[in-house]
Amino acid sequence: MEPLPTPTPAPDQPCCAPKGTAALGAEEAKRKALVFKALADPNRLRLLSIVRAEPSGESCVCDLTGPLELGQPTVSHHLKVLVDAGLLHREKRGTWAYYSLVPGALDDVAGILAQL
Amino acid sequence: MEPLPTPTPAPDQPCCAPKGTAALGAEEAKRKALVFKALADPNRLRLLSIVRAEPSGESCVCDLTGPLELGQPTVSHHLKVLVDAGLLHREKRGTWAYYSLVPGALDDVAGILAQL
DNA sequence: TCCATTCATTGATGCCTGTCAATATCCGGG
DNA sequence: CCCGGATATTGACAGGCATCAATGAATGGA
Repeated sequence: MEPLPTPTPAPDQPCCAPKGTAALGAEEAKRKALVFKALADPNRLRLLSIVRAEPSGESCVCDLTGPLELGQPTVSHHLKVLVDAGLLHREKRGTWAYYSLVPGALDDVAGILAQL
Repeated sequence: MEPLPTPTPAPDQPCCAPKGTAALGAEEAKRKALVFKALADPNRLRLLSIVRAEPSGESCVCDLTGPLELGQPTVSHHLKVLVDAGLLHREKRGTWAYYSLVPGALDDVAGILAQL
């Protein structure tokens, strides 16, 4: 499913910025735009914010449907988008699914902006 | 037109994060999502990148249609989105329109991510 | 004054996306 | 083994968006 531009330094990957500070190529731009697409929704920003504000660092779906005033399927959909973008981590414990921020993921996005 | 969450410390503005590190409110999230919407397109990322890579710090539309392989109206549309988002500055000199990065705008976006 | 060039705007079209209702899946308890 | 609760998935629908062709507006030169 190619969830994200994996930060693993793949050996034979000719991906990423070819030259030092040249303009973005079409493929590279397409990949980087995916993360911003995930962030380009108010409810998804709120989801990230709520998870971040949680002292335990994680939230289950049942704690997220309330503040957002959205249906449970919609919240699950948004969470899936954030997971696919590499921003959230999903861990299922028993009946509940706990979502937490992927460490450094937001910093990586900031890095994209800085280098562009 | 409210181009952006203006960084000017307006006196009577109850906007922005009300409490220190509380979860994003609906209105605040909606505003912040606008910037990411502007960034959530590969061609707009490339536009920012090209303008940034330019030694003079600015580019005219005629220099941008070529690399993107897009029609001129489409490029103008994307540029307008970036200007409305507060990321690009437009200055018309003679027949040409020169676009340049708004200083600190990308840093502000990174700040949104850091605080969320 | 007229024309060519540069850019913006409008209208149309097809695709993508956010949302919900309904349903399916998974798990723990009795 | 069946039931109830928590999530995920599917299908459908409306609205938004990226793109283009055609047109309009503004500027500078002949």
